[in-house]
Amino acid sequence: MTTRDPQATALARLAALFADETRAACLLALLDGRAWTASELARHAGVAASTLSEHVSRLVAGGLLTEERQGRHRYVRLADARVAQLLEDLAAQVTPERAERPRTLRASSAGSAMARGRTCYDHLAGRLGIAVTDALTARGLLEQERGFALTDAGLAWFASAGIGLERRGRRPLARACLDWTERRPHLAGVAGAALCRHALDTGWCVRIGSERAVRVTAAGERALFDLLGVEAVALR
Amino acid sequence: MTTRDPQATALARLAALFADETRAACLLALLDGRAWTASELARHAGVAASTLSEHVSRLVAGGLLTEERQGRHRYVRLADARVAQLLEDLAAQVTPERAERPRTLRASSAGSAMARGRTCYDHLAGRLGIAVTDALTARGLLEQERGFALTDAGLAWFASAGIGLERRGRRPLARACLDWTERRPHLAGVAGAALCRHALDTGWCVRIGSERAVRVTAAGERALFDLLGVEAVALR
DNA sequence: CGGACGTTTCGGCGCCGGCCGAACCGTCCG
DNA sequence: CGGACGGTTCGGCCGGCGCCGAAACGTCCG
Repeated sequence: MTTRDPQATALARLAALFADETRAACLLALLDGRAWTASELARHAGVAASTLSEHVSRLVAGGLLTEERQGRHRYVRLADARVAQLLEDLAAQVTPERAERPRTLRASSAGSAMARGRTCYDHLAGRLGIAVTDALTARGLLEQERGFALTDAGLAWFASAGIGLERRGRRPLARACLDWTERRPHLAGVAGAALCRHALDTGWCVRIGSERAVRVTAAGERALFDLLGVEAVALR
Repeated sequence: MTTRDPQATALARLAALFADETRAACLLALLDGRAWTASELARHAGVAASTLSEHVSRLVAGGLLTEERQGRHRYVRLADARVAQLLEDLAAQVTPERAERPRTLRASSAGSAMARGRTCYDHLAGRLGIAVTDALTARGLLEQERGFALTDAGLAWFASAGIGLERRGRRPLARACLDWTERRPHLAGVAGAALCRHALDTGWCVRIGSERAVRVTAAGERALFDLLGVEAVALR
């Protein structure tokens, strides 16, 4: 007891950052990959600004968030893709039991927009994410049966579509991310991020309001069908 | 504030299970994939049996552990591979800063045995795990550059070596698991588990004492060289 | 049957951490 | 310059949780 396992200590300390409902709500909100101000998070989580300030400070100190100060604002975002992945993994573990039906119509429609298409940190999720992942797989661009990897044809497809895949650090090119709403894996990793970025840059999708939900535009439907054979009906 | 996000609640509740040093120590110990009795865990964690009993009950109630009662013993193990993976992910996030040097000779030699070879829930890790993963990759049996997947040749190799790969559930055939000591990915998933099971069954490796560390036998060195070209020096 | 032993329950203690409001600090802008 | 506003710090309150030891329970075994 005098000599505790330092790994256990560190693990407990890390987990403690997630182990508070207010902080968890903030982290899940930040899973949209964008920077939020402290007061936005306070409103979102329903706590006083002072309370939230302390939470954010702990998350930053713990390496889960990075901050950028601009004038009187404190912008904060998830530190990196590793943190986002960890958060996804925890959320995925938890969501099976989230069988509760939404109570209000507003919550229900917001939920269905999220289920239709959303960002998951820096890649696409929801039926949109699944449709793209399935289309890539059906065309032999992505291997799912024996793991999760791009094929030769997949590499060529990204190149021909003008979507650059730059390897940086140890982040894998392709990675599976379990979809909360679909209960199936969708494409994450460098390729997932590049595809999502391209989709938003070229207007295939636009964000709905200030939340994580995205909507596929008419141009996007056309492009997804032309390039991947994604039927518009799969996005409804 | 009256209507809290149920997902945030569930996430915080799950994380809270990891957010205690004693529970974390138990979970890390259970990462050897075997069942421990409550009193073994109490001794390992350095707390009273009564204290540990409550911890174990919480972990079982939270779905992280499953229990088997045999007579007056309560055996407990990680609930499934998903839990083990989550634990690995959390541990991997934490270990980079674990730069502390071991203090005692005993801890140091135990540490070096663990670094040489160990099990990580149900697959091989440490230099042994890395050596096997590298050998598979070098021989074109495993694809790492574009994700983490078995190749056609890889499937054939497992079949010819008499190592069955039965897909059950959604567990991927091949998956990357970040090695704590080597800071590089090693093979996990169905293939990793099958390989580890085969290695222990056929006597390629034996467990050292009652811990997670494993030792490669002379027969194991021969087999690993013959089948995969693994040099014995990579295992030292 | 009776003692040993693994486990659990219970009461009680102490600490940590989340919460708020009030005061304060900096920045922005009219 | 002065008010508005975002953010932070501080003190104080409260609840939850981890810890223990004592007592009870169940099983095993001589």
